Amino acid sequence: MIVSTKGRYALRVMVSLAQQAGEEYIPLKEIAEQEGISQKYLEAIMTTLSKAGFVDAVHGKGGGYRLNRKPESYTVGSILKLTEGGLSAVSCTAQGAAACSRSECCNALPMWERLDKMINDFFEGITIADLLKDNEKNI
Amino acid sequence: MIVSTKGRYALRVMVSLAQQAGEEYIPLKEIAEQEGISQKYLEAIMTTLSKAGFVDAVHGKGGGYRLNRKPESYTVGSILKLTEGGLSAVSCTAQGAAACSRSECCNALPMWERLDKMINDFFEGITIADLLKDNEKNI
DNA sequence: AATATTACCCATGAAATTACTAGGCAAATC
DNA sequence: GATTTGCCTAGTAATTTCATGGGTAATATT
Repeated sequence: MIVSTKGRYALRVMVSLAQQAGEEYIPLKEIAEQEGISQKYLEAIMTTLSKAGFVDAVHGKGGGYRLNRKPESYTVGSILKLTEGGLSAVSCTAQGAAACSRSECCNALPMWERLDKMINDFFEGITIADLLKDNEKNI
Repeated sequence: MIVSTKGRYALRVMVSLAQQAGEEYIPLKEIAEQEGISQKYLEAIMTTLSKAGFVDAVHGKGGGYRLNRKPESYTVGSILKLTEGGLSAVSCTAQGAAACSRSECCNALPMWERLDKMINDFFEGITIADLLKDNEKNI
């Protein structure tokens, strides 16, 4: 499994924020209820998105989260890479992984690298705006 | 991580068997030593490959495993699907997974399905013979 | 100033998965 | 019948996933 709930929840929240985009901040509690996701679990995910500058966060009453860019400027790849900590299909090519002792002569390594590139290109070619409208691109 | 050691070891064994292809059976012990893989762990993987008819297995002295088809007739996809039990990138599309309650209206589902198809096509387009020779296809 | 509302931080834990390990049984050969 | 091989079942340590719980910090309302 390349993409866990962390990344999927992050995508859902971003889509949800895009749907109700405006000047207002949406509190986490509301998003969690709408989406049926554990509020506490979402907190950690939102903090990640906030720290990375993907969303604006404001404390106190009337506060919450909102997008600070246009939906079409968020690629699915950027969100998944942030929340999942990478998108490698095998540990051999995962960032931070210990270099495999066989990497010099591994028959399969070029295949894994091609796969990673393909997956990366796939996700970088889709934006939150694309997810918003279920257009031909997604079908 | 889509592909765990199970699938990667399986590929390595198949490549190894292809390299020393002939009438002789290669005992598991030899393969494990050559590849530096735990013998006991490999046993389970080989039994899976054997039961599925991917390799011939013979007991007793002079026994072991050998391929029963040409290397180019084994796709990487078929081996990985067998040993990993599927190749889905998300649990939403994994076989045997409980149907997601949002599948009817999920904005992302078509994306996951396209991804799965892309990954499947990728792996079905590569064979053990391709891995054997490090040709342009892998670079 | 007090209170309510929100985001943020840190620690803990249950469940599942991964990667093995142990030990014995079954089949084939010598 | 002894040895060599594959096959079967169970257990286990480490890691990851998916949360939960309890507090602190910042903002707004009264």
